[in-house]
Amino acid sequence: MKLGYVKMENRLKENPQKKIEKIQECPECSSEHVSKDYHRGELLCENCGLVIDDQYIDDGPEWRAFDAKQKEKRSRTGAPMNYLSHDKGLSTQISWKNKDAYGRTIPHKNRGQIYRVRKWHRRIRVSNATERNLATALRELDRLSSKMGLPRSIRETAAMIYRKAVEKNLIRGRSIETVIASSLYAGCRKCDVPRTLTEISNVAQADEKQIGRAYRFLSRELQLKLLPTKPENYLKRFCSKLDLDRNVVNKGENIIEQANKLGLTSGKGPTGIAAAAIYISSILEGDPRTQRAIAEVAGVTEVTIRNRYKEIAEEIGITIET
DNA sequence: AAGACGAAAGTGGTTGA
DNA sequence: TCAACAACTTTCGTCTT
Repeated sequence: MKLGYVKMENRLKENPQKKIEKIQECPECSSEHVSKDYHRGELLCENCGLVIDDQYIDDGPEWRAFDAKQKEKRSRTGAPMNYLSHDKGLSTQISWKNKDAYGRTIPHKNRGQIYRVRKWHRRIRVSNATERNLATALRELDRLSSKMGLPRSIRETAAMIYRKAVEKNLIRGRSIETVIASSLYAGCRKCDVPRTLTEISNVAQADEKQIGRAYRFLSRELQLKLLPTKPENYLKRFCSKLDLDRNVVNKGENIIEQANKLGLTSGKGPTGIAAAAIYISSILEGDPRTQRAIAEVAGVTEVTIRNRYKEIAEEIGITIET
């Protein structure tokens, strides 16, 4: 597992993702008119025309609105475009019943015609290899995410990433299961609700190593620009799995924040940090959990928890007397 | 007996020559 | 391509409650 944890300073130096996230002004002319051109997938300066980033992933709606009135007009009713369905949820459904739109039975002399329409409709819907690929992939995505209880928004994000991968022909030589699992992993991270690779590989039809490899490949090729996961994002989930209450979460967040300030978290595995914070705070809040139990839900070893919590406790100046 | 502790060796990936 | 390396794991014997 482990995608490797790089010191943040290095990561930012070599790939200044943060800068791109936050960018407000053009590095060339310092104009503040930087906008996202969704149509071409570019981040560009409207003043001097500099393309700041040409790999911008479109996370907005598929239409543009220039004022509130237009927005209202363009936000159409009906189902939105939906990345979870291989045809984006916009396809026509033809019922198998021999009834017309008014519920009347279709006369026999037209039956043959209807059958032919249905047949072609079916063929067109899943027309080429790409569409068929998407169809199976999205079924698998659905299976994974419902097994893991992930919300719809994450499924959509994952589906969008997968779609991009298909479009760029990145699936060749990799199994659908592996790529869909890694898209899901990426989607979770993008939505700030990270799952570990281990958690995903437990329900996926692919092993952890391959998912990790596929993920690295995707994030490089699609320029996903995902920051290393933050321990805070794991905290709540682990705490609830351990049946710990709100104060422990708060305390844990507090501990992580302090550790961050002291530079203790850089280059360390986020799950380990989260686990250590939980260990400390559960003791401080008088509802201790064993290292063993925490290690289990966090997917790290007790040894790691020990190492982390020692470092943190020492630096923060917390002494744990048992 | 359960939990915590820590030393030592092993693992898989990154980095830099 | 390869060795050095950091983080983390596995394993195991010891100490503490």
